[in-house]
Amino acid sequence: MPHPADCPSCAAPDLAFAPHDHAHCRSDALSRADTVAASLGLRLTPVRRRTLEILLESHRALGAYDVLNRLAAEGFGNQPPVAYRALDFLEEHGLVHRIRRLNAFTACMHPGEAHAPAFLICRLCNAVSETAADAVRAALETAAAASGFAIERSNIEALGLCPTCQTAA
Amino acid sequence: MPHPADCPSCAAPDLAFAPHDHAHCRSDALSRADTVAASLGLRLTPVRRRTLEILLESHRALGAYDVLNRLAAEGFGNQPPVAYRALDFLEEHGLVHRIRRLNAFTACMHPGEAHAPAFLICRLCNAVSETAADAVRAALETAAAASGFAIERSNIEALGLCPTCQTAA
DNA sequence: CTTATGAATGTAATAGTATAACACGTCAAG
DNA sequence: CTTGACGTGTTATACTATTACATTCATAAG
Repeated sequence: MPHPADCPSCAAPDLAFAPHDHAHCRSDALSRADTVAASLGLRLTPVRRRTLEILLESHRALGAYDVLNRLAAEGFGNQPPVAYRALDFLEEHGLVHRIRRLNAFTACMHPGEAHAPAFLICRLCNAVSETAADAVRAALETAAAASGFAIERSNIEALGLCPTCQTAA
Repeated sequence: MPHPADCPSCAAPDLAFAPHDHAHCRSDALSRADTVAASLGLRLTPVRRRTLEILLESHRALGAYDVLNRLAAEGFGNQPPVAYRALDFLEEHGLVHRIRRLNAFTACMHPGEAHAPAFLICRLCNAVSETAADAVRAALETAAAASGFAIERSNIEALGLCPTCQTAA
């Protein structure tokens, strides 16, 4: 186990907006991802794993081409499908989330845990926080059910100011 | 007034998924838009108004280039900014909504009314329903407030199957 | 009426995002 | 050994969006 379950760095409701031991945070998410991959029999190949690591470097969303440039610089292929395939694979298995508002991708902070994330995107510092949104999801489910619509996937994103940037402004 | 407030065609919780008198539905939305534009002092120029009309033709989302082709065929400019400018203007004033999941735009069904829409997108028939989501919005606000995040704009979209397509499948 | 001003439109060029199609290599099942 | 599924690499292209600049139009000030 990489670190205690009650790790104070990771207890913040929205990790991305609070100062924390990010090396910890990152290695923890990565090891959880490894666990998930192992238990699902996924092949976390070098490109895929590296892609995830790149996204885990910060609580921001990276465009596919940002990821691609990084991968290419490290000796992987340098054509768009290289990045898109890795990102699509990771997203499909819940290790990465797509932020549609930004045409970008961010690493999942809670791989393996059943979760219904919503994303809070700071328009100043570009931090993206994956926040618990079970209540939001439930409300959406209720609204959909009212008209007989069956939800398969959904995305909930909010743009605004994180606590730090509110203070700064 | 284009039609009674209790118009049965328009009473369905999710209009887009129910058979209805669409000519009615469309002209009503358009006249509401006119009212909104007048009261806000907006200039609903020919390109803008026509753009809105095009989007009102169906409960589906159209890409900017779909709109552009239609506009160009009718004698307006045929370069991307023509469509994007009209769409951006309409979105800014709440007459059109952007569906990020589809990189597309759909006419607002409730212009002028304060509303917090969520969108239900059928992946088979491509219908897009703008559904009331005040509860969803409230839950999201609560989640954001927990970490001190101030929401400015948000988008809530769900992909799945509409009632009709569920039955068909 | 004329002119200054800002908004709206048109156009060209370009930037940014994403996918299709095919070739090649690996590896495990038969 | 061969087959077939999967993963990767590459080329080419499609789709989405913006920047920059020229022009026209409506409006209001002079």
